[in-house]
Amino acid sequence: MLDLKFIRENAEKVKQAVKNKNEKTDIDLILSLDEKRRSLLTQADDLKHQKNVVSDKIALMKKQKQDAQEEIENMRKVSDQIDSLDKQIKNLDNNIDALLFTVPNIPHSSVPVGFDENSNIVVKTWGELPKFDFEPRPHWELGQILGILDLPKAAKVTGSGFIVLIGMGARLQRALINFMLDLHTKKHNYTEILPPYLANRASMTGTGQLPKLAEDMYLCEKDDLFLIPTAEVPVTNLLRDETLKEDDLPIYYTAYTACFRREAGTYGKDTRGMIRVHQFDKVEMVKFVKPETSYDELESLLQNAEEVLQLLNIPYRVRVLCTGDLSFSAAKCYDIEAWASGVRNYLEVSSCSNFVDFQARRMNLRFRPKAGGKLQIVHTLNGSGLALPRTMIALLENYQTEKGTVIIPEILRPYMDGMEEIK
RNA sequence: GGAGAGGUGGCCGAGAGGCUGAAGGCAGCUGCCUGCUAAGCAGUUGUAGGGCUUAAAACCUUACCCCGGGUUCGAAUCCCGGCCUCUCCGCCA
Repeated sequence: MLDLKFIRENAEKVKQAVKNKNEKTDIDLILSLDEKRRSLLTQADDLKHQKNVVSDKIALMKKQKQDAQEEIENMRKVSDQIDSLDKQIKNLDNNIDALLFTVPNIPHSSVPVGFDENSNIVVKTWGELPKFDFEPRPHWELGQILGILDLPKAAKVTGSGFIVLIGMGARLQRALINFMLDLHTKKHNYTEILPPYLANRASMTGTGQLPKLAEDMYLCEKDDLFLIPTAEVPVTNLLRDETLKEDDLPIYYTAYTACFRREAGTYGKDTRGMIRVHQFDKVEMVKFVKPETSYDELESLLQNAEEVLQLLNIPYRVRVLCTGDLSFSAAKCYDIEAWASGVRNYLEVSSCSNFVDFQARRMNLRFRPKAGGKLQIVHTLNGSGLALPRTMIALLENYQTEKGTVIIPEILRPYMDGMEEIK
């Protein structure tokens, strides 16, 4: 969330950001509630001061065996007044907090202004689109031919929107996971994390999934725990409510987890195959950095993710999201989209975002500057590195042969006992 | 799931209704002293909100001894609920 003081002092800038992000929230209402709150707070603080002074006096009088009955009577009234003011203030606090959760992060000045995804800008394309002298098949056909992907069985076990990988399909995905984790830990210096797949409300609120995206998550009501929609939630929240030393930063974490999304409201979109599913695997990268470095860190995060596709030799493009397509918490975001020859489309396999101080403020994650002075808020970033199903789709469809077999990219062969082809 | 014990500042650790933002120690910072180091002496040391200020610092003030309620003129301290940690028992991959 944004700092209330910042909103107070930059109201116009915030209103513009709300508009550019197609969000709706009443900044003026927040400001008027805030003003009311501060005036009540001053009154309450004055009374509390009086209470503290007189309480000391009563203690002294009692000690000297004097009668303090009059003071006690008076203080009873003052306490009642304080109670009433505190209740009003708390009420305002709750209202203000609820409203603050509806104020989006402010886009960085380099982010193009635009209404929806049509205004996203392609900033890079990499690789040659593969050419086929036959009609390339979509992955669900390849999966069926090879017996490595079974959607009907997944539907039987759980329901639509789930997948089951079998044999070399499962093995290929495991190879990809290991390859990605090895790349990020060994070459890019991320620390590997294996976090819980369930997270509590405080964590969900910390990274911003709550309150806005509650409908898109699976909730275990009995224990009030959510299935994580991304490793970002448990991994970022590892440091919630902590005060780091400046020398601790930057911190790089990478994690493989399953991710669970209800995808409410997306029925009918990308329903075939495994383009959009309720449970998928993902390798995630999370960074905690000093404020002045966060935009450089975003670029290197993007490169770390791109390198996965480069090593797999899968063509892709990178788009910078415009203000209207940018998520609520992000200040800037790049999408990486891998080309998939069978479905003839670019598929989003990664989103690399800089949240600047937006998440960390919510999470109360700060660091102590070496030079002294006030505690500063850490900047957080994350990006997929990468989402597995769509990477699998691109791999299967781009590396297919006319017979319906799939060549295994060289970089993965060591993870597959040297196997060269799935047939 | 049952029975106990406990959660206090950067750390250790006292306090058991008012004199406690919190003793004492350690660590840190600042002086003094010393050829250097160590020791010693003195002082100092949290976070957040509000006020004042162009802004910051200073200053004033409020809150914070796991979290949320309650009792009381007054709560770290008493009562209730929750969370977490530890020990023992049961169950279990």
